[in-house]
Amino acid sequence: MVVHVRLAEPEAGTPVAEVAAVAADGAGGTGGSAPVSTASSQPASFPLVGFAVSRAVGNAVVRNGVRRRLRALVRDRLDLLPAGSRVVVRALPASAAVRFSVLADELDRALGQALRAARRPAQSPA
RNA sequence: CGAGCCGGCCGGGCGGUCGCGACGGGUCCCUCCGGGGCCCCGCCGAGGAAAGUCCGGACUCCACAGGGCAGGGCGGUGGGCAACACCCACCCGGGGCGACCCGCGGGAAAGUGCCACAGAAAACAGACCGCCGGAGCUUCGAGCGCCGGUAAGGGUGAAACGGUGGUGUAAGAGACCACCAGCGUUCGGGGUGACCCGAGCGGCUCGGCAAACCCCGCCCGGAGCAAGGCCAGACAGGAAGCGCACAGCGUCAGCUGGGGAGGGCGGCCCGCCCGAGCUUCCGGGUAGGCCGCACGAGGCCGCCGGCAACGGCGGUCCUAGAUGGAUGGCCGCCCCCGUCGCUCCGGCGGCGGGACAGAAUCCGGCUUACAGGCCGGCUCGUCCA
Repeated sequence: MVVHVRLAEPEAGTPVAEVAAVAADGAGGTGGSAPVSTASSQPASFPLVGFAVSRAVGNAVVRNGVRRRLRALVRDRLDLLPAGSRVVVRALPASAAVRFSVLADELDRALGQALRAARRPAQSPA
């Protein structure tokens, strides 16, 4: 899992463009089966979270299940996200077979990494 | 009891708890009075295939002078249906002792084309072996080559120009005869019909593939809910090319005629119609809301008609509507299956597993995927009465 986070960014585009932009530019963190990216902020006082589950993960039933489990997990962690930040959670194929508790651990790890990376001053990526 | 055939149905259940979406109601707050937000209560919330998107429709917009040529689909008969490539019944052909199953079921004596391999020969047939006759040569039994006859026998093949018996003959041959099969045809009978049954006559027999082209009959406008409609909001234009800007009348609005880039008749051509704008490039703006959108060829129950598909009448029910795309997480009990351990052989306990698969405008079908299970009808065999 990979998580992308973006903390301060001037303008929002379409939802689809937004997800693509955050995943491309946001600070990342990985946790096993799902990366997380964060980017950020907007006049909005709430965080925005998007999910990317590709067809490599499985058929429609499997993809729906993965996205719903990830959404349930992220919903419980909304307090951790700075207001106005934007997050993309990208599920890797292994997510489909992982138990819910393991998925939670991986999300915590990836989200933590991504948030730390995003809070560092925007320097050249080491 | 054992084998087997056909049809229908289900496709985890109950409960708790934290969440998500729709609808109804309520408190409070905001409001540009249309509504919106928060919380609480009630209630509903994926499938038999929601799938593949292969057919048929509903619905929406566009088109709807005419003619011609293309193109696509279907194909026994009768019925069902809104319609179909679907369903039912029947017919024909093939398979099975049988229940039943199978057939992409028009035309091959309109035409063209193709028929691999094997085989001598594969479609106006064809002599490889064999059989028979003739004259000749040779070591007389017999053999050898030559000329001719022959499709009865061998062998090849998915298929070899009817089968059996006889007459006949040098050997043979529908050459001729009888019966049978098949083809054509006449009459009688049955059926709405495909077709079936019976009797007679004819010439003696004429292969297969149309899912090869083709011919015949019937049907078919195009696009699709990102259809289509309404509302709100934003913006900035520029360049090039083609075309109009003609004539007459006029009360100066227009009318008539000609010309006219481009457009429409959604495959093309003729033809017809519209016509003052059209095309390309650069630059700029938007990524919202509402309707369509869930009461329908609708589900269930009963009665009636029909062999059935289905139809008629009556009663009853309202049952998902997301759009940044709602159904998720955890726990307990029960039900199946596998495995391991213990066993007082009754069981008990631990662990693991329970398929295929997710609505997107809606119906009717087809096809494909699928753990496990339930119900009904029927056939054959064996045993007992």
